Amino acid sequence: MGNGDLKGGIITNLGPLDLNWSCRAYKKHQVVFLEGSFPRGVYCINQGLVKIYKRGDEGKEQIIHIAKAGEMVGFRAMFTEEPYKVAAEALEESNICFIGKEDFLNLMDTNPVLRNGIIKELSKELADRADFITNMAQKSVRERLAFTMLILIDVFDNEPINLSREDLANFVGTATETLIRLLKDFKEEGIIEVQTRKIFIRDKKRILQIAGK
Amino acid sequence: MGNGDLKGGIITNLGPLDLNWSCRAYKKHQVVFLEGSFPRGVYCINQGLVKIYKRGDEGKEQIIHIAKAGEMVGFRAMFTEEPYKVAAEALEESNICFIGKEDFLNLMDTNPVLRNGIIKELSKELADRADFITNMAQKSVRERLAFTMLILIDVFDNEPINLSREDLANFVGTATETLIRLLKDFKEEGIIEVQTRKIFIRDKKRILQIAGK
DNA sequence: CGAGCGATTGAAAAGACTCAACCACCGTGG
DNA sequence: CCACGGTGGTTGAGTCTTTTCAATCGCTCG
Repeated sequence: MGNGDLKGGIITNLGPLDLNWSCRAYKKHQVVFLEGSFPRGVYCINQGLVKIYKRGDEGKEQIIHIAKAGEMVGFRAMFTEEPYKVAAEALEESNICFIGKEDFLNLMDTNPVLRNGIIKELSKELADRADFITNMAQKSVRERLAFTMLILIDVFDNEPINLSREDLANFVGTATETLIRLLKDFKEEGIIEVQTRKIFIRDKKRILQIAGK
Repeated sequence: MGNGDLKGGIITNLGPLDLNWSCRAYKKHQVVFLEGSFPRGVYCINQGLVKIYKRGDEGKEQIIHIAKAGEMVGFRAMFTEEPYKVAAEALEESNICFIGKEDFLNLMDTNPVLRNGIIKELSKELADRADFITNMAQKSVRERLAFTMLILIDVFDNEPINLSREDLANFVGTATETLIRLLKDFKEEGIIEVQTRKIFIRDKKRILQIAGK
């Protein structure tokens, strides 16, 4: 659990930030913030993976995004002054830094580079989500699985995909059983290889094809 | 087609903006901007309705949002410096004002109220889209139709909903035929009344129920 | 008044979900 | 070291929703 006093600053996708922060370790499945709670600051992922998700009316999770090292999470609700509409939970051992709301908003006001970076980031995500919505609405589960795998290839940085079947299903937006059946198809088609829960990509070109990219 | 010289300023959801603009009329189905083109500024809807949509791989439209008077559209891509990822088209006779990129970005830099309003707006929309994604992924078409109607009640400001069946289907994310069948169900259940293409809401409480709110 | 497009209906097929059972791996405690 | 229990993963069967395709209807605009 470190603490910085403006020396050097915290490292993010938007460059190093010059402010106070504190870091701590999160265990797998540990909650970063809950849907409905009020934001007290932003979180920057130092190391690890964090799923951002929402619960549907029947309690089923829908994973909206998986954030990796360098990404900041939890700042959107801070701007709206409303409680979190999504939750965040560590998918593996992670190290995450916290920056207080005041500090962050102050820096936003005085640092145009950070500010523009944030605006750009928000805009990019909006475009991504329009894409996501269109996929959800129009594609078959098979196609969505391929699409999701492309995202995960990036998230896991070309390492094997390592998620529970349930998380994977909740990202694709389907039932766990359906997901498993499709994974089997992919396996039989030589697109992936599976070792217990780890998924190795063998034919990315084919995945691109199926995803319709 | 008016032209303003800083007198009074243009009126938006974020308050009046003090800058140069030019307005013009758009006919039904007229394009405001196309997916893939480069943003040259922002559009503010003076009067009318504009659908924001995206085409899926098979060319089917997915409506992401319907913007009404007072809303600004087309500024997200401006921040990312990438081409539009969505398209905008007038759903009815509309009057829309245009503000050049330079002017707008300059004002953003010097006007913290506008800037914070934009950031807040972007954040709100992100939350909305997380909701949208979850609905698409987890709800039945019937539930999604109810959810969509709630949005449209607001868009049409409690006037009857006046959209083509196809647009409605493309907003709900379903086939036109399925949508029509569900409208029939709603009609038989006394939830709505239909006059050619116009839909009158008769039992909003029930719609809320079905949407699961 | 006719053409044409949007709206509607029907029937069949496909896709996905649910439920129930079973399996396999993992860590625990005896 | 092994049996045990539990969780997560997998399979099968049946059902339901939704889509697709084809055909018909009926406004509305020239």
